Amino acid sequence: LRIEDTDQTRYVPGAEEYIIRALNWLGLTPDEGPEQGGPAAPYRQSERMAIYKDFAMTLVKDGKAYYAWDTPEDLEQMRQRLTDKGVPTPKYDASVRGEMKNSLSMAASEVEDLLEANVPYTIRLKVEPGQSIFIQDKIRGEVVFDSTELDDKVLLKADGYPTYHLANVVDDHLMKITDVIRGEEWLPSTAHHVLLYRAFGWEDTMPTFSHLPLILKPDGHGKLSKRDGQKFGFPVFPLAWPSANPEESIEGFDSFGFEPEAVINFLAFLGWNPGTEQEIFSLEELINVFDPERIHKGGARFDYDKALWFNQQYVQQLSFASAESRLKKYGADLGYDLSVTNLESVFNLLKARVHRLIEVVPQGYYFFTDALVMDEVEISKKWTPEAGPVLGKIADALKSVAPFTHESAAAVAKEIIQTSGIKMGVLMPLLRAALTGTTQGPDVFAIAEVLGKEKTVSRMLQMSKRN
RNA sequence: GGCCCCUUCGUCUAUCGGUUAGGACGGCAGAUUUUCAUUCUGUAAAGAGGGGUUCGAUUCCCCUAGGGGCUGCCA
Repeated sequence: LRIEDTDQTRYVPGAEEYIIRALNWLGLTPDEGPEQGGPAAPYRQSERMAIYKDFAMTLVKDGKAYYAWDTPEDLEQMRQRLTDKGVPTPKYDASVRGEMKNSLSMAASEVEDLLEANVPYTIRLKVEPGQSIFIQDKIRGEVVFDSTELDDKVLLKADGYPTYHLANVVDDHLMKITDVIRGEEWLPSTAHHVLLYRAFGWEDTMPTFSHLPLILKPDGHGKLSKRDGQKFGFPVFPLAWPSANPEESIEGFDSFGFEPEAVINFLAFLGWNPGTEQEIFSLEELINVFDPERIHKGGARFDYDKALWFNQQYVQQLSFASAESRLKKYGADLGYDLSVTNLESVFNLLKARVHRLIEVVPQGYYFFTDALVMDEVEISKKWTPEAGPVLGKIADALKSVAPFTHESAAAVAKEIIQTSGIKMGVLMPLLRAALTGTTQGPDVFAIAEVLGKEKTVSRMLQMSKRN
């Protein structure tokens, strides 16, 4: 299996390392890579330049490809001329290559001179029109292209780098790749690739092709792209890509607090399903049950809500041991000292309430700081002057409760509330607000137990002084 | 525009000629809960349209429409 990323024009330093880290995060550790070596090394495109050039030259020698010296301006003019003539799809093909600056149209001596003078050239595939190219796609069945519709693709660029088409075919052949599995956007190019295998005489050992359905934007318009992360407010990459320039920073599922297993799980279900009603699968189970026959043909829209639901299923399974270090990191990121309270209790109290582990810290912030943010709007809706003294009475009574537990605190407090004449529905929200600043959240006395007697009492007293 | 791929609830999908067209997310309603969330229960919601083939089409074929991809010295 080779995973490609040969984006030369927009090459980002560190991209290679990012891919390795992302795979590791997802639990898919590559056992070979540029650094580890392997039977088909080297792997970096820049280290294989001579290989690509050799194979391109072979094609030229065999008359399957040719040199071209057209400038971008020449190409632009050609396209314009064809458009003006009413040609729907202007392309560099058999019908126009005689009019362009290439080794097929120019005199041999002229070609010699240009080569001699080291004038940069591209090498183009000589596509013979009028042939049918049958592609057997494992997902789509037989797909037919007519070579008349195909252009003379650039194989080797003027800067000496191969285009994807050349590199892909040469590498796959040399590295004995058996299955090409890629996105549907590559389906039209596959016709060129088959032609290349044919030109090299490698058609017998050509890999099989599987073109996967695309992941579409949530609104269904177009394939999901990296910019959509910012646009729709959710990640599209496994790992975040921090940058000095915030505009270039990209969020990742990791920085959004997603579980790697959940990401694998919901990604697997985009364009595929097991045919049963089970939806939660570990990587191991997925490997066992995954059947390529069941891969869809149509694109699937990315649904962030469903992704969150998958993640929630995994968060509920999380043990404190596996969550602890991440919680501490999330806490530190928000400036909280999570050592001041029993983090395990906080985790157990809040995990059923969140979709992502990262939400535990902000949701339970009142466990980590005494600087409560009071929700004055909700509090004033419930507040009555009589509530103050009752809160004070409860606080006083709680001082002598030992051991201080959910049950013991609740028993004492409820006793006082019931004799106070104030409704539960009024006092309970105020009690919760005293402890957390808001009127909603987990069970008041469960919070109290985790908070401890001292903080519970002092926060209640604080609230009781309100008027 | 041309070429290629695709088309079942709003979304992801099951169905491989005969089903009350199933599940999940989301929605709505209810139960539980001192609140919110969780959880549980219930509920609304789909075969793009038109032709064929067939005893019978969501399922097979064709056309139309719609969506997506490609159409670069990007991948």
